[in-house]
Amino acid sequence: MHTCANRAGEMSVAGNKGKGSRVSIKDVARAAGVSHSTVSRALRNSPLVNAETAAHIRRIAEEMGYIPNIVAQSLVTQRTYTVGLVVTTISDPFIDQIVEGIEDLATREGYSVFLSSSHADPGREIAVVEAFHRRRVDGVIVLASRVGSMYTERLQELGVPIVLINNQADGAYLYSVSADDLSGARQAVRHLVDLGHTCIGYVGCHFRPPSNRRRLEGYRQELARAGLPYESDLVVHPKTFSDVENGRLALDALLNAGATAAFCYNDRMAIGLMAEARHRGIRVPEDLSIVGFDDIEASSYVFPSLTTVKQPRFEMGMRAMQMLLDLLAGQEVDDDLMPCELVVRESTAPPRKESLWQTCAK
Amino acid sequence: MHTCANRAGEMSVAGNKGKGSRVSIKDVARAAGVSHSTVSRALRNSPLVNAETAAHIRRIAEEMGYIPNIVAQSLVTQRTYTVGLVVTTISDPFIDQIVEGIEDLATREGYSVFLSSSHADPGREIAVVEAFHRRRVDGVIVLASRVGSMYTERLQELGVPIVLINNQADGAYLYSVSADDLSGARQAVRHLVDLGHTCIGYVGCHFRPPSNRRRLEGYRQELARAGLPYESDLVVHPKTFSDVENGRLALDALLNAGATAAFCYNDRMAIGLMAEARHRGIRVPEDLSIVGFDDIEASSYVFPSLTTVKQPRFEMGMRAMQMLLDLLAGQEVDDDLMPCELVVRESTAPPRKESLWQTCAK
DNA sequence: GCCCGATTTGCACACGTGTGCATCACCGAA
DNA sequence: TTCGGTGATGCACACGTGTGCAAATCGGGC
Repeated sequence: MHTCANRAGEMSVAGNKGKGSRVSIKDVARAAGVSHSTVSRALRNSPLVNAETAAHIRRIAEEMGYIPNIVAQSLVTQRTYTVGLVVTTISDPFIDQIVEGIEDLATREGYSVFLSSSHADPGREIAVVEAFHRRRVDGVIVLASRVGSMYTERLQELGVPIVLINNQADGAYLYSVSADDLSGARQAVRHLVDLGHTCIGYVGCHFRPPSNRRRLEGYRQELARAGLPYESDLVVHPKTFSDVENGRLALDALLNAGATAAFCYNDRMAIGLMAEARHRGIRVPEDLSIVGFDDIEASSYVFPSLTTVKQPRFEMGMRAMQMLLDLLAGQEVDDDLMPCELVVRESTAPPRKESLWQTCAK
Repeated sequence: MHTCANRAGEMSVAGNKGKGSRVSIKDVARAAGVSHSTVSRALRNSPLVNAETAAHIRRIAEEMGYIPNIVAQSLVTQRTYTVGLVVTTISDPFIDQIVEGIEDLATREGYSVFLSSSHADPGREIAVVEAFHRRRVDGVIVLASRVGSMYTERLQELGVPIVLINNQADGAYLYSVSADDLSGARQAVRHLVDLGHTCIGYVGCHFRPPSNRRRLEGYRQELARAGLPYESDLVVHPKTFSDVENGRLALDALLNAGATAAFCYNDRMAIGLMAEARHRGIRVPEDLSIVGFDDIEASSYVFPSLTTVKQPRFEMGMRAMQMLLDLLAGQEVDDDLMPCELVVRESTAPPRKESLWQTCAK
């Protein structure tokens, strides 16, 4: 059957419409009356070939609609110019811009990216790593919220550089770029403190331990700085798999603890919390101020619009890709911590007067 | 330099940790004391090799951590088992589930997907097609809202099957799966009619002509069915590049035309319209009912939650991929029209009493 | 004992490209 | 004229895998 394709290739000197121009370097060589080596060199701008010969060859190649076959190139150069990108799920409003940043730089540098989702399922994680291995990707970027130790171990067996986003981990081939959770959390809480809140809750995420720990730590540090006590019942970690749902579930605990404000692990939780508050007739921000994290698109058009901590997601994606490129070029790289920035919108306000008289429930 | 890699390959019989198991079929052959052909056949479960020999070879391959090199396989089989996926932008809440559906089926069938975004920029579109061509993808799925004629022409030159999502077009290699815009729009408008609205606006999208035309047609048909007149000033097409912004901009025209309800081209427009209405003190749904299209995640947690037309996005993605698989298997396929379903939430209600006395502004 | 068929294996080539090395032509200098 | 040098080109092999065909082996029937 592919003998046919061959024929098509030979005929394509006449016309290369229809069948996807199966013109090879040899066809060009024949047409130009030179060897395929010379064509190869001419197309790669090698100084070894005569300038006009090269120009001539390039013109012929152009006319014949020659398009290099990266597959064949990869076989000899041992480089596929592809990177594998693993995400937990594509349906996460948080990742869009990161992926965009990665893809943008990758494309510009002649790389293509394989997108796969793991769904935090060990079986699929293994399958993804296998696929990347079989395809001989040059590097891998992991944008999964959860990275089990077995997983990283398997990843390292690939023998290619790996960049983790928002997921520090140890390992010879593991590098990372992450948002500065600590500083971001501190900015969020400080904002609430500055507004006059003294009873501030934290709605954490049970399934992203590393970053959750750092954001919680930022919350503690800022409370301490303000001279406010750390009350453990103001900190809740709902354990559903849905962020929005977890936000909803957190409301009761917060109210019982007397919170007038809450800092949430991410925007979707904040939005869930906000929805539940409205449902119960609790006004945001009058009765409860809410701050999120991430600055996903929806946070700007929910009502009230959400005060949140913006992660430079596009830049983080680009940075991760750049790190991979550097590693592939044999350079040394350092892990990267990207700055976050508070975005003040409508979901935060000073506590109501009466709450000045009241301390936390306890 | 890659001679080094070779060495590593030969040493890896001892231990394949660290360097990504550069074990080739030849290494396995040597270890098993057979020719590489036999190994190749054994691994592909060819009936041509002796059963126990095959078992033995497979065990050795397993032990040595052999992982087939798809790149090399592709070169001879003329199949890369990759598909190219073009989207306009990844940062579109509409596409997430579609991509997920595509990726899900693709992975299950041993395919990997290259993700690229065109940003509706001709230059990048060309670059994407080029990249797919160089990589010799087996097929392409286009999830771009805008598909220029020049673009499709270039795509067809790839000589591989192409499946368009939500974008019918003519061409030998062009197939499509799309949501049933007409029926969806009719359901939306009928819902408003059933609630008692007689002055219903349409907020269209200037940049997606084909689907916009169909949704507008659905709107017209349903008005006609209800015996309501088609008033051209109830139909607006803002021309910003932001959907949300376009929704905002539409409000004035709708109010001037006396609309008590509006059907929007998509959810983001609906959300923009809703935000602007709130900003102006116009209550939704009491003063203005709003219906969107798509059922993006945010539509369920904005306030009020959005009544909308749900597209079976995950299924559409899977269907598109399945179509590609069928085409690659040489089967004939028919274009597919997926049913949409109305999801009633809080953004729609009967018009207020007084509007019963009032007809459209005109 | 010989031959034929069936089963199993290996040889050799192909896929499309890159590159070390030898070859060749040409030119200037001795 | 001869020689060495330089620039341009082609030959041949490599990358890792699949496969047609020939060869080898084995078993059984005459």
